[in-house]
Amino acid sequence: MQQQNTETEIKIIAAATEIFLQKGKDGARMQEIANKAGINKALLHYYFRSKDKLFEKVFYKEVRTMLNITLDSVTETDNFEEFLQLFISNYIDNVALRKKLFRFILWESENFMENVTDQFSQVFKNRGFQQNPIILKVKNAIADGQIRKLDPNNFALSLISMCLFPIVASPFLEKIVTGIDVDNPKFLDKRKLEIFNLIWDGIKPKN
Amino acid sequence: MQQQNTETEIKIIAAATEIFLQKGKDGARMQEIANKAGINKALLHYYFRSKDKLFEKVFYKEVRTMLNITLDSVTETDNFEEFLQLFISNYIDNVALRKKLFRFILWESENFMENVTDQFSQVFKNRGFQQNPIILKVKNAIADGQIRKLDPNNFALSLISMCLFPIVASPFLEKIVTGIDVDNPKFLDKRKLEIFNLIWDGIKPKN
DNA sequence: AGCATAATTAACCGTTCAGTTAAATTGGAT
DNA sequence: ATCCAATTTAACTGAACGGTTAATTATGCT
Repeated sequence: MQQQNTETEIKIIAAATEIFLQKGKDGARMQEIANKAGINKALLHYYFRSKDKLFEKVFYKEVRTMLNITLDSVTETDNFEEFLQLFISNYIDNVALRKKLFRFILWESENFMENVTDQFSQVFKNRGFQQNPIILKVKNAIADGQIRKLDPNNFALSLISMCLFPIVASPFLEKIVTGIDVDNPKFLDKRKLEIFNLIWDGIKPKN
Repeated sequence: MQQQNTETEIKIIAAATEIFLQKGKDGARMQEIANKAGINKALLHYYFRSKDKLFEKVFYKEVRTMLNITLDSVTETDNFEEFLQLFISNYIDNVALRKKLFRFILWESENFMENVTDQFSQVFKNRGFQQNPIILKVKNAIADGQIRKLDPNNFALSLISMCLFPIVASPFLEKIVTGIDVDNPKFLDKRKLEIFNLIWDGIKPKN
């Protein structure tokens, strides 16, 4: 009677996701996934023919999750200053809850990029977006005169980089830059403020 | 007669580095490393007892390389505006030549962080640095009144993030944000300019 | 030349892994 | 109750892998 979303299937995907995110495709073991799902290894192959197929399911699902997290962080306001503050705050919170996800995708995406574009258009279609809403906001804010003229793509890159990278690279950065603690809300709050101030005011001293 | 830096040893490390960076520790195969080095698999174990030992050698070497690249990008000028322009330019160029390196460290650092602090202090000691020179520059610039007061650690994080992340994540970002092409010098030049302008001036419209 | 040691290789070993098989169990439809 | 397909399991298989062994060749020292 199994067609989709059996309880077992859900348990398998959950277990596989956890292990793939931690160990990557090559480091993951089918036996370990089966154990974590509380089933026999043969059942994995009954539901998902092979490790490759199971991995692709998980990987593409996580790619959609990642994009959804990003889009979830965009709020509906025409005040760009407010939009910026909220996006930074939401995005940092969302990413901090999903550190492993971004590290995983960054690693595995080198070898599994073919169908990623499809996943993206699927998410965009589901949410009724015609284009990247962040870049749209930036373009509108420029047209409104709310912000100076700049390249929207590069701006979006910078914004995402500043929110995402310190969290994803935290295991490493903690060893160089003191005071990084991405599990501490105080650190995250300060980080949000500093990002916003940097973007909004730059660093030139007030005259 | 072998003690260190035999030609063979160098060939092995070079081959191992290439394969570990591409496939990670779990995805790499000792046989493949041996083939690429043009030697027999048993010779790998003769020089480096195990895959673990070989991997650690490579990993820690790459960690030092990464830090050296970052420090190489710092120039000796007391003009902070100039320092900033040069650092952004140098760092982006250096990272663009080493995309794989940062992706690799980001991935593997989850499981091999114990000795990383040692690698860092070793590099700092070799170069005669007492502290992170980027943060030192920022502190001095604030003291000089060259830039407004801000948190040096967060500033350094933002700076590094904006230079590093778009390049490391480019295989992925190319699928969302149009116009990304990290192998195209024109893209990199524009990116450098946009990062500098964002940091320096912020985004508020001129009044 | 002769000897000790370093370097190199082919063949092999034990283990682990993804994937298979065939049998047992369950549960709904008739 | 019986039948049939869906589900679940233990046991197995063959290949790939990391690592070892033992024998061979190269190198330098006296």
